[in-house]
Amino acid sequence: MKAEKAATPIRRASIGARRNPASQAAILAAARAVLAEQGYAGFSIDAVSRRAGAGKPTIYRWWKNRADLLMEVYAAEKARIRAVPTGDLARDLTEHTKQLWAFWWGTPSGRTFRALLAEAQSDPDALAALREKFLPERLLDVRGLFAAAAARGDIPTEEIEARLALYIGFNWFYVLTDQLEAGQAAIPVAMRLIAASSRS
Amino acid sequence: MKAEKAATPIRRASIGARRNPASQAAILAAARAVLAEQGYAGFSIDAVSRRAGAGKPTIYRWWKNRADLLMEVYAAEKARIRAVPTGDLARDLTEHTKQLWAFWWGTPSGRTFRALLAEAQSDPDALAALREKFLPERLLDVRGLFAAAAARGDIPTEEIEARLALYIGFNWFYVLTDQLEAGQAAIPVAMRLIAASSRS
DNA sequence: TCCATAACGGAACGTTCCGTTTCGTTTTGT
DNA sequence: ACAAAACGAAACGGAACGTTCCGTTATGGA
Repeated sequence: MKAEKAATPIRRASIGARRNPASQAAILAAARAVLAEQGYAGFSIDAVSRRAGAGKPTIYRWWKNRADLLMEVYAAEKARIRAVPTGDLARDLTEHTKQLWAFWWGTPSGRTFRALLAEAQSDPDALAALREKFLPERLLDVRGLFAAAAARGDIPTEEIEARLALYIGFNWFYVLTDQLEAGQAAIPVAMRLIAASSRS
Repeated sequence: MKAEKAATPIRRASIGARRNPASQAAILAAARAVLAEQGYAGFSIDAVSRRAGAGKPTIYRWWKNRADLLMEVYAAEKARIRAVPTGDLARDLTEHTKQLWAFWWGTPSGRTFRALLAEAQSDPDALAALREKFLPERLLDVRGLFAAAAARGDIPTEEIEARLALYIGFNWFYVLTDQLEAGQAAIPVAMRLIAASSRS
């Protein structure tokens, strides 16, 4: 049943009294493959270990726990989606969102991200790392879009946090319910609302 | 270490050839207590079983798996937050959100909900149940707020789905990152944007 | 050149958990 | 009186986590 794609059981011997970067790379690639094929349910350290042809102690030499590995898997996938402000916040957000969803949908990243969020719900350390390190880093770009709009006077500076939360949550809802395909039509509408000027 | 609060190890004997509703109630209460005290990390069927003084087979006689139990725990806690439209969508949403957050914060419900969402990420059946049964039921009220606003002509009917997604995601973001306290200030701003008329 | 050092893969460990099975007991309904 | 079914308890098989041990491999300092 679990074919396990015995594709790459290539083992790497010790290269002496120092850690082998090839092992790290192989583990990262194996983790990505397991997540892509099995999803979060099938993502286990044992499975990654088997797939990578690496011992579990080697995994724990590079990452302190499963959440740590998950975060680096995502980081390695990130494909650096660039968000460059054009002067129209709604259009910038729409474009960025489409890119993000395509990234989540077309790569293992969506599954990785969902796994990350799930893991954080049962591991306080993982949640703290997510909130204080992972998310801020990941949101630099889109935060920049809002900042640029505020600098233009299109939106009030003090509303950036609320609008950013709306933006993040919107994406989370669709990825966590596995509706990235069906929900596409909602993107332009939602982004127009998030980017609306505060004139009432 | 795990004090386990041996408070209520009251066992219930068989009452004959039919299931004992007292067992169901005891299990539900135990599940709620375990979630409240240990969070998702400590929520195990074994822990619930011990806490309830019930055998695991009894649990599985009433619920088909852990996700099923989680959903009923949340349903039992729901406290039926009523949302009655007053004619001002932004105000209605703000009020409803404050109630929801207070509910999540002041009861074990927030933790239960987070556990539910996490569980759905590793169990396809749970995700399907969440998306097609749990969420629609839970969103009847707030969907009614949007429908009423659309009936008044305040928002376009075809934008209900996108605005609802914004609303849901906004709440999910704060509960999943455990920021229900710090995020309160963003509520009125976000709700005004979600409820904005479509005049540009 | 020797050799302590440390990483390597692999195997096994102890623990925890899920969901199931087995067992003896208790009570019902027939 | 007795079959039926639920009860709590215990144990099971399987999987997973994170750790420990093993024999092997190669480095780099003395």
